[in-house]
Amino acid sequence: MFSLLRTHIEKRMHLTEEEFNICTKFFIPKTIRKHQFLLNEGDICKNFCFVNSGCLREYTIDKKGIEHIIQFAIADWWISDLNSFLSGLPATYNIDALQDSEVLLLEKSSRDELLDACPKMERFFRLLLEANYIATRQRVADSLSETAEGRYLKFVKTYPKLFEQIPQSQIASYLGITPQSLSRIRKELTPK
Amino acid sequence: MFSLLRTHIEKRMHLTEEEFNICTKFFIPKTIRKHQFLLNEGDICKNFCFVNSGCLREYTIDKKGIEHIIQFAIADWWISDLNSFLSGLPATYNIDALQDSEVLLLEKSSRDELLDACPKMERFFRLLLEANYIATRQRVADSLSETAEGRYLKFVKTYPKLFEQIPQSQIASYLGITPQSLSRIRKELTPK
DNA sequence: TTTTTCAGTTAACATATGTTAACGCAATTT
DNA sequence: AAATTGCGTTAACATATGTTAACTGAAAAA
Repeated sequence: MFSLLRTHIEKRMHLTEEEFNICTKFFIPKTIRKHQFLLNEGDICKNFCFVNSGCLREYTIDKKGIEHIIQFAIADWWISDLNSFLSGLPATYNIDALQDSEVLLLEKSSRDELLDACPKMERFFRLLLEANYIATRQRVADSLSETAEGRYLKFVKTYPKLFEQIPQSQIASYLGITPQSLSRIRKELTPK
Repeated sequence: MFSLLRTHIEKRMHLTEEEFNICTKFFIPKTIRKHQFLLNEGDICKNFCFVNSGCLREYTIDKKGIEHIIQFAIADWWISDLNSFLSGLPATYNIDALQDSEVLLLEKSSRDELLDACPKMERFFRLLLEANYIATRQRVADSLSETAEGRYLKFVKTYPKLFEQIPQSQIASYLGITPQSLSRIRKELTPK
């Protein structure tokens, strides 16, 4: 149940068995079935969510009703509308499951208690935030400097597991193009 | 010299006069003339940089030699290649001045000492990072869901001071379009 | 099995943005 | 004053991606 979280945290910093056991008390395991929502735009994001298995996505819906994926989260990733989670303001993103998924939820008050009970975790969350910020800036850079084809190739290379696990239409949405365009791009990449 | 930094920090958290005076000791004031570089791609980013006046920009150069602006920084903003600054790896971005600018530099070792000398600042930097992460995710969302015209209008509305202060060609680069396209978009917006 | 749904492909056509090149104008340099 | 530079504009044409619609095959539902 918590073994993936254990190795996940250990990648960034060491916790004793005892410290880790304290931490686990603040997480709520939950099963999310395919198509089920973890967060609806307009609601307040109550949870910081660690994915044990499956896949979730976070997205906005534009004026035309088209979905635009901000991020995916497969096993070993976190997902949340951080702005809403931290500020208590209504969420601007939706989060739902692309597949049946197992997650560990950390509520806001639980996170505060966790940080009290195990101050080392302050550092963990700071490192997590830094890594996510840097990756998001890189995504901005790519959206400015790469063509759709370049972004696709980079996505496949950077996230091979995601590439295997999710429908192409979802990748297209993440890349900022239509599924038809992605299909065309893939065709041009294999001209044999 | 430090009055802008004082009010800047005060927006997020309170420091006593004494605490703030300790903090200032770690910053190095510097003048950067127009076109002068604060960071070159490939070098290691030594500084976390607070802008007192003027304007700096952070950008990549693609295979075709075209610049793509990741962020601007006018008075009251910070700028740095955070990945390089934190990891010590070579920077992937360039930073230079669009105008003569006054900045306060915080070296990595100075930042560590500052956090020792004034632990409250941990919280300040965490809040700063959170706000920047959230804003960068919003920029990703906009790049996916808005047209160039929409992104332009949003930029003008969100950053009116930047809009007044910098050439349109630089805004175009930030928005991910050519200066010619921005000129066309502006023309279509005033069809009188 | 039969039917329905979903994901992916393809093609014709539409549109937004890029490319190239020329021009005007103001600011700066000589 | 003359020349140069930087910035913005405009136009003709090129190209990447969007739009609409039809079709296929596989998976899920009946």
